Amino acid sequence: MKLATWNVNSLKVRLPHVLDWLASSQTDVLCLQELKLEQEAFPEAELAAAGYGAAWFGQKTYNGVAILTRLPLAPRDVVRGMPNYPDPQSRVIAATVGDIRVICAYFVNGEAITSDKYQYKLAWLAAMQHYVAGEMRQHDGRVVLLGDFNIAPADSDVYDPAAWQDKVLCSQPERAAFEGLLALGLTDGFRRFHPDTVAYSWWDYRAAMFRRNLGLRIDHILYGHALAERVRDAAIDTTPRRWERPSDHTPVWLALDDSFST
DNA sequence: ATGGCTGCTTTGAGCAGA
Repeated sequence: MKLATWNVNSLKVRLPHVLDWLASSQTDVLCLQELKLEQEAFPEAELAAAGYGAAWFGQKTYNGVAILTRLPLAPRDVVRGMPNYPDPQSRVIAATVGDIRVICAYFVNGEAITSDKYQYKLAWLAAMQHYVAGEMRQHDGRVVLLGDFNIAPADSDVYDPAAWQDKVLCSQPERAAFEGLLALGLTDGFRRFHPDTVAYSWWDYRAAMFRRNLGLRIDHILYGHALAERVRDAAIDTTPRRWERPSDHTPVWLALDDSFST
């Protein structure tokens, strides 16, 4: 079973890329962020025709998240948003797929550490910590938390650590929040298989940042301790970032043994 | 580099992203 996350920066624009990547990557569960679609505008029929079921949480203009599952897999017990944190922004959707609780999240950006949006980010991160703690208990550690975290966990995840030091996405409180999630019994899937590899999941559209490979690793897949024995591989696939009119993010994936019932 | 680029918006220049 292969799970992946991808911030598509408008599903309306990127649907052809999503369909192409689903076909070429053979992904079973694809979590999307930044749909930028109202709930009613989700391309359910096009995805069904490609063999994927979906649960989604849309919003006009910004945000929006979705969980796509390769049929006959289907999202069950879908929860939109964090029940402990009323939020007008559609940033979180959770569903059970097979025997795994999948939590797809578009973490707050924060803009700058002096911004009110940064305070919103810190409050949102605290709510996420409590929410995931509860999901880990309720699902006995069979949890995958994946999405655009808008946090570069370490300096090795940043193309220019000196320039980014104490900036948003790299600040100590944000990195502490990331460590707090790991402390719940979660592991960074990419780092588990590539402890020393410098790799990025996002590159600014401007200044030829992708061509020069100047990016950040801010999209992550964390898996719960109960899944540790089943995890087989993880990677960042930079292929779609080379396609015409790409998202500024590229997919990150995790492969697990299929050995489950239900 | 106080930028760059892209997508969105009751179509326009401004917001947001990271």
